Amino acid sequence: MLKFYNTRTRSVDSFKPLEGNTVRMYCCGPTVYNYAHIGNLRTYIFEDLLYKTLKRAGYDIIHEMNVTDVGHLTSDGDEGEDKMLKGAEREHKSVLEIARKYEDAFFTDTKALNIRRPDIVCRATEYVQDMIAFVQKLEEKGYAYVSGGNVYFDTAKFKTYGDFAHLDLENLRHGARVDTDDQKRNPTDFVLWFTQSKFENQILTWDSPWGKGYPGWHIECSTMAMKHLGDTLDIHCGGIDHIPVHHTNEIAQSEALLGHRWVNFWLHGEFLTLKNEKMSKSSGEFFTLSLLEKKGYSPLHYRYLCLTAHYRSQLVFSYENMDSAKATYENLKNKVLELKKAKDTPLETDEEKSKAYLDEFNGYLFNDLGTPQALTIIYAVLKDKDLSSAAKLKLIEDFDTVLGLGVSEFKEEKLDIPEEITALAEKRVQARANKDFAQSDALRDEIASLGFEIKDMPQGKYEISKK
RNA sequence: GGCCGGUUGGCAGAAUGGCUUAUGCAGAGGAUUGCAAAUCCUUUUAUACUGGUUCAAUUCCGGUACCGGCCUCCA
Repeated sequence: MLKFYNTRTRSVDSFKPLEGNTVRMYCCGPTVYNYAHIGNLRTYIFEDLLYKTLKRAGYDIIHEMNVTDVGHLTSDGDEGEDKMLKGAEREHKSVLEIARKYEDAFFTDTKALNIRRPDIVCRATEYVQDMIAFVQKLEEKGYAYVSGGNVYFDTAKFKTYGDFAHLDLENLRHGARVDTDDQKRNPTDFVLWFTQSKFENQILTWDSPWGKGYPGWHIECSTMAMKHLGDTLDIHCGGIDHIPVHHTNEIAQSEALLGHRWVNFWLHGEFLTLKNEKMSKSSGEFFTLSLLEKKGYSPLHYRYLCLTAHYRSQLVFSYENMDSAKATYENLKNKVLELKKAKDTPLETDEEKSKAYLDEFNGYLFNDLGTPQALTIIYAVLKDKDLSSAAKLKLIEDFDTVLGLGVSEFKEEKLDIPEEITALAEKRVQARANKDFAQSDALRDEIASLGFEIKDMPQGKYEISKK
């Protein structure tokens, strides 16, 4: 019934858990040296939709996500500084304080976006002993070697290295953008354990059989996923940028250790892009959720924008698009509020119609998370004349358990209207009754200049709202 | 150089071998209103170019152009 695009097979495949009804899902999490940008957050919105869709289809899910607080912190600057260390120096805090600060910030952002917190959130620094054991096993099996003080994974020993990402190993431009490491046997080899830090003043280090050091980046995901979810995963997700390197390396080390396939379904979220530049933590304009909030958009406006595009399509970010998403979202909110106020009687057609809409909605969603099409069902429901308001509301609230737009929390905003405004409004009612429209308009302008908007209702009534 | 993806209306973004190419935003017209706002109704506008397959292509295949992403920092 469920179908997802699987990067491993490069096709849309029917999904079924490997064992029973439980889905074991691992998602690559944030590196916590700075705030997440909205491109990062798009991926977590995608993973949240995936989780909720699986749940809707009736599965139990164990959802794990890592927090990278060590080991994957090189910058793209010329000198390769430790991002965590740099952040710590900048803010006069310890490395771990920085990690915790941005971890908290990350979960504040995801909560605001209605992203469910994964069942298991694991910090790399708390599993270093397991990583060491993992590397030791790779060494025993002959997949690892020590060179220049660091432990490397020997990609030449893993015959299918690069197949996953369709890498053409002969034609990769090694060192095109990053300094080459001449300690490696093969250009694609990667560090499992560092004792020779590229950085001065490496602060977080642990004792290991190879000397005091710290783990390479890729090892953390394999180690923690195996520790919590066992020898095979149903689903592993992340951003599309992880395909050629991070996930390729995870597969190499995990399958080298296990001797069998590690992950059944690989799902990857496409990038949020900017018109003329790259969305990046380390260059260009840095778009955070709080920046959007400063500009007058709510986190859920952004979530709505993400839903309008399929997760495997690049989505171009612009304020024009944000405005559109915001307008749509606010319209939707008003319509839902009207449904909540409406007191009409149920219709005979309700049940049958509701089921048809539900099936249609699920059909789109279960087909590789077709959120753009699923959204159209909301508007079909709203326009349907053969559905009662109660039935419409019930449907939309049900859709929202996946979409996460906060429908059940939509409330009429109780405004504290200053007496001054109420007085002006009452004065205006009088003016209108006397057909003194010049004064009436002047009063409306005055109310507007004080930041309130007045709408006339039938029978001389009015509504005041904040501008 | 290699790998991956894309090009649909003013904007975003779906879908499809034939039937009016969704939906939202924006625009236009109308209803309503003293005028507005809100709401409701109606509505204009699009498949990059080029060969091929086919009774029929926007859809499938090939080529061209352009765009984006990645090639060991990235979601």
